[in-house]
Formats: sequence, C-alpha cells, structure tokens
Amino acid sequence: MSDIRVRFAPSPTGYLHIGGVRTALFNYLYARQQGGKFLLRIEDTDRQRSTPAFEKEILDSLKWLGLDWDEDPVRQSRRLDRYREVVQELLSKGLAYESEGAVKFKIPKTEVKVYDIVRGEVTYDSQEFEDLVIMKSDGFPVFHLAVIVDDYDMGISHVIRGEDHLPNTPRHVLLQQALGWKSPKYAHLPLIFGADGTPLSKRHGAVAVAEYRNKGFLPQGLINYLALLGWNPGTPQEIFSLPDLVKQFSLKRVIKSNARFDPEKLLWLNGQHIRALDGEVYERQITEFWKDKIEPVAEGKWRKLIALYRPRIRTYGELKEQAAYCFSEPEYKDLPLTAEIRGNKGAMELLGQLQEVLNHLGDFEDVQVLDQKTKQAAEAAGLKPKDIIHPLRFVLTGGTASPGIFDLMSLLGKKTCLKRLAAFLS
RNA sequence: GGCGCUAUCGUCUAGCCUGAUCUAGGACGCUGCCCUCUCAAGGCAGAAACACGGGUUUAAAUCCCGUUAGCGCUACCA
Repeated sequence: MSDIRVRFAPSPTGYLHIGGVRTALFNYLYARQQGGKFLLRIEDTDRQRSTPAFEKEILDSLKWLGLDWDEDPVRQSRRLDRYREVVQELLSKGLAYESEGAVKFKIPKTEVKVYDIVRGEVTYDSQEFEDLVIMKSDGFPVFHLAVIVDDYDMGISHVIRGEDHLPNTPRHVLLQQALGWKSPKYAHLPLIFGADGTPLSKRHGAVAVAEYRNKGFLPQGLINYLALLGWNPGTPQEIFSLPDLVKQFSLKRVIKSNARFDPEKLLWLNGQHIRALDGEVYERQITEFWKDKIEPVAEGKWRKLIALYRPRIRTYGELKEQAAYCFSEPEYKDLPLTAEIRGNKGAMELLGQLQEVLNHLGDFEDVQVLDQKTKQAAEAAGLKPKDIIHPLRFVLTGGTASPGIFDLMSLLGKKTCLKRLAAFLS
C-alpha cells in the first residue's frame, strides 16, 4: 500500500480552466501511477467570491475528464475551528501576534532551503519576507495557513501545483517548522500562457473546460494535449490515452519552462482521437452531442453523414459548419463562381442532361451506379467527369469542398439533389 | 524596485545531469509533391532554432560567470 497522497485544491471562485486541469491531471497521474490517493479540496475561504455553482461546475468538469478522485472532498469552510486552533497554538507559543484584528505569523529570520522535485534546491532568505497574515480580521484563515493545516491533516505527501506558488513555499515551510510538522515534498509545474505569452484569459478564446466540452472536444483530446504541455515521455509518442499517461508519467520529466497554449495542436490531437475511436462509440457520442441542437435527421442519412465526416472534423462541433448544406439549402455566396457556372453554356447544358439521367435512376443508394451514370452522361457529351462534377458540387452544396460527389449525392438523396438542380437551372 | 524561476525551429519539445555519436531529432502549423472529382484523411519532401557576451576544455546546445528578455511572488485573493 502506497502512502502517496496528493491533492487538487481548486477555489470555487470561477470555472475550471485549462491551467487548473493541467495541475489536476498531473496530480491524478502521479497518484494513479504510484498507487496513491488523489484527493480534492475545495478552497472556499473567500466568502465573497466562492459560489456553489462554480464548485459544481468544477466537479462536473473533472468527472467529464475522467479524473476521478478518492475520498470525499475536503471543504475549508467547514474547518474554521481547526484553523483557529492552530492559530491559537502559534499565538500561545509566541510565534504569532495580533495586529489590527488580524493575526500575523512572525517570520523567523533565516535561510530557507526548499527542495523542489522539478527545479532542485531553491534557497530563500526570509529577511526579505514580511510577517505573514495568517488570520484575517473577520476570523477567516488566509490561504497560506489553511493550506499547510489541510495538507498536514490530510496526510499529503506531495504538493504538485503551479509555479506561481514557488515563492510561497518557503513561507509554508517556515510555518510547518514552527508547528513542528514535516513538510511534504514539492513539485512546481510550469505555467501555461496564451499564444502571446500573457496569462490565459478570455481574450485567448476558450479557457473553461466546459467551453471545450460544448464545442465537442473529447476529454481524451484535451487531456492528451495538456499532458504534453510541460511533460513528455522522452520517446516520439504523441498520442496517449489516459491509461497510457498513467503508465508513463514521471515528475522527473516535467519541464521547467512555461508553455504557450496552441489551439491548433489541440485541434489536431482531438481529430486524431476522433479517428481512433471505436466506430460505435463515435456514432453514439456524436449523435448524443447533436441530439438537441439540430432538427432530427433521418437515421440512414445521419449515419452516412457522420461516417463521411469522421476524417474531416476535429471536434464534433465542426460537423454542422462543414456540412451546412446538409441542414439548409445552399446559398451560393460565391458570386463570381456562381456567375461563371451560370455563364458556362456547356456546364449548364450538361447539368440539364444530368437532371434527366438522374431522374430516371432509382433511388440514390448505390454510389457505384451514380458514379457510372454520371460519368456516362459526361462522356456522351464529350466532356471529362470533372467538368460535370465541379459544377454539380457547387449546385448541391454552394461551395467547393465536400466529400466525394457520389457519396454526397447519396447522402442528400434523389429528391434533394433534383430539387437543388432544378432550382439552380431555373 | 527587491527576491525567485526560466531561456533549443512561429508553437510544443528531444538532447543538457554523465562535454565529443548534434552538418541539433520529433510533433503542430506552413510550403511543395503523391493519391484524387474538390475538401479532408493518409504518404513523401522542404523551409524553420541552440537569446547575447565572456570563460573552462583538445572539444560546449551541453559546465561556469555575466548581460538581456520573459514569467512569477512581493495582498487581511487563492
């Protein structure tokens, strides 16, 4: 039985964001790999900004990502008495004092060495530190105190958190020494910034996990990408499942420098995961995703559509924008191209002939037959297949990009194809 | 300002600890080619980096010092 115990300690003053997920993920990976426990702690001592709604959103996001935790989450707002007890102890030992209603920890003037697993030994001179407020005048503990008390009481063995906490660590160590507690081991993770190198914010697009979920990203895509921000296996492998990561993760291979978030690579990775999905799982998930967002599509048509788009989409959400012609009539927004096709007598004539040919065909289920008949019609007119395929694609979709034309015709069905053809020709 | 962390292609990174195997490898993106009815997917190829300056050494991306830059902390926020 491993005595490794780590924790993720979000503050319910906002949504779970990208940086938080990465911290949670690395804690999770370390715990699962070591056979330890991954615990949760809700840091809700900021009474003004903490809300139950944010707390729920954070837990839901973690569940969606598959980062399941052990034991019940610890809630700081329920431990106020314990913090007061510790403050009282410090007070009675003369290691803290009251100041304007607050309680301050008297910083011992000394050299403090912090051993960090990813950065090595870092030395601070506590002469530089101001005495630390540990309890606010409203009787609530301040972050620094609550953290060390909780980590101690929860039996936390490793504190894995963002690098922004590195300068706080010597203060925490001093507090632990004053209480006679053994310090946990520390590992400070590099920070994640936006493409321009500034802290991630709404300006950089989506930052909340829920937004990625709503756009149709896969949890494994997001996790895979985030794992690679600040860590790598030392091998060329880039595509990982969560179990792969658990197996290969190592704090020793955590990078020291900050990283920038690249939405493009996330999109690429997510596309890789969509293609790696079991076919049935893909069908079920994308169907569920679009369920209440669009008008119902006949099952046969829907299955063709999602199969055709599996190699084309990088998120489930991209389906509708890429196959817009499938949900509404084409708009022919490309005016020059529209004019060119309309002005091309040969093409228009051929489209007319094709209309005839297709009209005499049975249903459009057989892609082979569509292929054959369309090419025959082109040949009969002394033209190459592509001379008819391109105008036809434009008529059918209003654009120049789509799945193969015969798959497209089969997808849309005879009625719709002929209707669009007739509308364009009239 | 003070203190701390960091510094390899545009971005994520390998290599650095244990100096020579690095004319610096991979991935995203970008460009071109192949496939091909278009767009994807897939395959192939290409452009693209050791921040700067000093050392140490026969030899430095790798070790040391400095500079510069970025980031973080410096709250009765967490």
